[in-house]
Amino acid sequence: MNKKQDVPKTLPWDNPRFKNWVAMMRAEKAVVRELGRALVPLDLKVAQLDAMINLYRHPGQSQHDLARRLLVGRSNITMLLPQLEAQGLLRREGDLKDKRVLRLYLTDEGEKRLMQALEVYTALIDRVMNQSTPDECDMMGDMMRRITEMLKESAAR
Amino acid sequence: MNKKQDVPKTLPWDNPRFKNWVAMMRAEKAVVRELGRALVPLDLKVAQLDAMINLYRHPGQSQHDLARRLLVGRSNITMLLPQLEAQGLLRREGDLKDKRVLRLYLTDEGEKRLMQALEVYTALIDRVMNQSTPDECDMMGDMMRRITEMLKESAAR
DNA sequence: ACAATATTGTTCATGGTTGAACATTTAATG
DNA sequence: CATTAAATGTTCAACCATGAACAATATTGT
Repeated sequence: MNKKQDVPKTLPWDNPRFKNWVAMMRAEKAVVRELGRALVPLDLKVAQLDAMINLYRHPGQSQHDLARRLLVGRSNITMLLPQLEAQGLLRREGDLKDKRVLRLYLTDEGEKRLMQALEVYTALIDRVMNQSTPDECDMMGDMMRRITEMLKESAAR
Repeated sequence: MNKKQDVPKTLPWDNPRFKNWVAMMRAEKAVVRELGRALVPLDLKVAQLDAMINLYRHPGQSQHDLARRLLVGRSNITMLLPQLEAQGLLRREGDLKDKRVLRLYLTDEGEKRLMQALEVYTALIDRVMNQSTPDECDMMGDMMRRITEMLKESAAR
């Protein structure tokens, strides 16, 4: 009769794991929003910056590689790149050995803009991470890497 | 002459804070993706589940309240709720004292579906958080709450 | 060499998210 | 009270993201 008996198990928000996870999603969303606002003056979207960061670190990668690294579909990349190309931040070159693939490179202008954006980005991250000690921050990072690794394996795509 | 001199400061990916943050964004994205897949059989989207969780915990709240809690715009809520209403999971009642506001309640059917979805959700979170000790998990949660608090104040929104 | 299969990037239809403009209603100010 | 300002929810157009189907090219198996 008592309605509470329908849910005898502890509700998720009594579970610390759940609460902590929700806290993380909230924080992540808030920071991304803030980053988006901070990037407006540079005429860059968050997704574009993500792509540029990857392009800087892995020059000459294919669109397929980039999609995998960003955890998005290939079509997403196809739609995203023309925006960067139109701004002269990106260069696409057909691979010589495999005519299917396009290799991606930042232009000099692209690297310049990226550096400006990274200053904004790191300033925000520093501000955010200043709320914790370096040790805490490292531990959190390790946690997250373990999670990503675990899901990558279990999904096995 | 040396090009490296153009970027004498350490690059962000040499900064542990930055690396750890990126790891967190990756993990968050991966888990949300996984959750989305797991919710398909229940005919629920992640955003819908988020809303229902809030509705369960704060029955009778207005759409404006819900938007603020979910960190989305009011129009988002307007578009989201009819889907839940059509499935009979949600009830909207006009406030008696303030004719502008609509108060939101889950139906019994809505609570039932929510409980099913929460089992899926908590199973995933448990699996994910099993990668870490409870202490680490709590510490991460505290970190995240501090971050959210900090950004809320700085935004003054 | 040939057929079958896989991979890469694109297109397109669908659905999600956003912010600005708006109508209605309430609160604040004179 | 009258006027102005603010709050709530809706609409709409623009933009993003997604996955399925597709064309072109590579790879594999026989």
